[in-house]
Amino acid sequence: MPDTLSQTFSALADPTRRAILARLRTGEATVTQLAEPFLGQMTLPGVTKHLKVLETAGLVTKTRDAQWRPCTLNAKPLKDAAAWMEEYRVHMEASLDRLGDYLSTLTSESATTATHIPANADRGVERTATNTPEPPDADTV
Amino acid sequence: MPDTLSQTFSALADPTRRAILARLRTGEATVTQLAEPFLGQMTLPGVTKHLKVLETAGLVTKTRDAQWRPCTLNAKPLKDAAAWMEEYRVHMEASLDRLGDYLSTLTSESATTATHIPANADRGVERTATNTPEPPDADTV
DNA sequence: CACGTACTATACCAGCAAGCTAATTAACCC
DNA sequence: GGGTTAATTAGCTTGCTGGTATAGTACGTG
Repeated sequence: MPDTLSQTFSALADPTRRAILARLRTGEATVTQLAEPFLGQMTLPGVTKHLKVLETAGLVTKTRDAQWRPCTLNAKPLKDAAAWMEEYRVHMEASLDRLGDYLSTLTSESATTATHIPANADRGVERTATNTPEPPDADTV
Repeated sequence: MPDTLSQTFSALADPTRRAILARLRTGEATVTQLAEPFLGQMTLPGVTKHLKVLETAGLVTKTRDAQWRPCTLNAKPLKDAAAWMEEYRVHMEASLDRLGDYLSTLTSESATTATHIPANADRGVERTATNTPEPPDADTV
């Protein structure tokens, strides 16, 4: 997966890894220090693996100091992910919860009296012939 | 995985799914309409699967209208993910790029002359005995 | 050198994710 | 009812993920 955004989100899609990042937010830490809260439920190699994922995702930089590997947080990928999310800012504010959606649906339906019938007008074969199936560039999405 | 945050990030960790969300940003669309840009590289059942992932993650709501399934964007999970990221706001601004880190390292080292030696002082056995390995609650991380 | 500590590498396993083809359901139109 | 379109389901392969156990490497200290 050469897609950095996918790598970032994939790395964040694990509670253990997010906990490691949260710990790293308070400052530099070695592998065993990072592993310590999980050692009841996970072995050390397991944590090392998670760290590897975070490292290849660019979220953690592992330096070396004698036999210790101090890890630091690198939030640059997080920044990129946040920038991607920024595009959805309007939609986040729009969908507060289900109630807001329900109310807006009610008002729009009472205004146009059966909104969904004209909405179906542009579906069908004629639309599929308008543009060629050119796949979008995934990295810019 | 009952962890909603993990579900959200996992759903976002795929360029196809992100493209579907981007398309949905411009308004409601049916499954075939959503699938159309990918049909050169993916079959329809594949897109349906991706939609299922987005749906169970709560990012997409699929209603039914005759034989069509109009899909709409629901940005609530995105909002939660953004709220999680907000905790790293300071670190995002701190790590602009490698150059900024390098410069700050230089200045701090010239001020204290070998910063990493006192940093090693609290490593070792005595630290592992301070607190019991109580695992952190994953959902709040 | 020997020993404990810190971490990594290797090998292995279960389970899931992503993709396909082919078949099936569901709805509309003639 | 028969045909067409929309979408899902089922079954299968492939490959990655998350975890383990067991070693192995590297380093400081007695």
